[in-house]
Amino acid sequence: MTESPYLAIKRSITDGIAARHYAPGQVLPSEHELCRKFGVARMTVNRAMRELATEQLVRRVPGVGTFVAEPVAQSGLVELRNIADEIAARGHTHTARIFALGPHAPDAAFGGTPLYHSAIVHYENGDPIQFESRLVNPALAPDYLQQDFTKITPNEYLVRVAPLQEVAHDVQAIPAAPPISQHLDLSPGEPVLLVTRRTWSANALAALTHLYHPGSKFMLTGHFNPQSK
Amino acid sequence: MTESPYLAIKRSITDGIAARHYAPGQVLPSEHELCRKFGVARMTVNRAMRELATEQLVRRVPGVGTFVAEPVAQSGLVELRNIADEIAARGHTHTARIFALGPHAPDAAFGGTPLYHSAIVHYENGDPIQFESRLVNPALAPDYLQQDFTKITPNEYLVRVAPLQEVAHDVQAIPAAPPISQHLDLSPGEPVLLVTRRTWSANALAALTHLYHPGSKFMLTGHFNPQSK
DNA sequence: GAGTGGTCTAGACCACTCA
DNA sequence: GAGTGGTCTAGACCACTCG
Repeated sequence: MTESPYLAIKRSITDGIAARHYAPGQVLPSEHELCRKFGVARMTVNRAMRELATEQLVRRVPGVGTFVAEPVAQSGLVELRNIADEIAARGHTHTARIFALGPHAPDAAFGGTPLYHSAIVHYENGDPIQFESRLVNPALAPDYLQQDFTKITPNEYLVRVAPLQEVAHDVQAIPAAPPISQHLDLSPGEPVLLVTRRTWSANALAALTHLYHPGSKFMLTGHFNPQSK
Repeated sequence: MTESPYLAIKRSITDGIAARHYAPGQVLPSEHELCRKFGVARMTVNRAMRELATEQLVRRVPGVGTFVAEPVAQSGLVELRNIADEIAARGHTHTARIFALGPHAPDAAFGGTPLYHSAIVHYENGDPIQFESRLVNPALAPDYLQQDFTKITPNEYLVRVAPLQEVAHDVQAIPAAPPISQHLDLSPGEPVLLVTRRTWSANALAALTHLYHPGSKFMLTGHFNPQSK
């Protein structure tokens, strides 16, 4: 089964952006060019590009052209925050230790395909601040297992290779239990802030992530400025 | 200047939903019917309905039809949701008990003026689900102490009298301690999800709110779908 | 088989920008 | 004036559901 043309066009653009073949601000091929390149009607190209625009991956200017969007800083708890950047912003030192990185059995949430899994503890000035356990869709990040996640966080890597389409969060307070209590240097039962995050890219579930934080040392912050609606 | 056809179609549907002319779950006119009604091509109707689907206002089932979406309880870290509405959306019963309502000593965060204070426990089907302690700026809500907060939540009242300008959140996991453990029916030390919320209105801090939730029974969820408007 | 939505075509007219 | 995106048309074929 082959992808429908408008999806193929979207993918070709998102792949080009992810691969830095198209840089932020750069002009993309016009609709007319894409028609020729893919051998389709302009309405088909138009739909693909219009959807990319509503997903804020590109910016369209009538009479001028279509451009790769500058990466936007979304506010607050919705933002996909990079733990390493956050720690650096506080003037502290980030280190990471990898506890697992390899294939993983299929999970129903991903539709039963084999997965990748990583388990990493992040430290701020040597103190454990986050234990992240992540299931990743290999189709969207085939080289996931080859990365050095002490140098680039999984989050940073995934944002780069799989442009973000949609995010959902759950936040809970749960009691610490092994092995998480050990990884975070907590006594069993101490409060842990658990953020469960699902991210979608290219119309598929890209990653299912569990982020565990010591309740005493970690705080999620969010800021919201109502402009739309 | 007149609205473009596909926008007119969208508006006619959204108006119908807002006016309860179309109820949740109800089937909407088919694309073919809408073509006749508006005198346009099906592609035009299709675009309108497809956009409503991505906005989650309608749900489309191939081969069956298009239906008004059930109201989604995608409560937000970003949205200011009303706890009573959230509980109602789950089909449960909300009740509230007031533990304090009166003047409060000045707080540095508000610039040293006298304040109002309220402390309320919210119950879902009789189970305590949130303890809210709120400091309010009297300048922005002078009649705060005269409200019956078993009938209208402080949040709802404040949104009404002081249009929201800006919101900031902190989220933490902390151990329960008296009196909060008692209000939430928890053992001391059990995890509590604490949301600290600051809201601004008319360029002034309007309220400083602490929302405590039993970690085991409460979950914050957030959903982010990059699309404008 | 009749009806639905999903997708596509090969044109078209428009308002706009830029050189 | 040449090029861009925004929108629309009047058809079409498909996979699907339901009675």
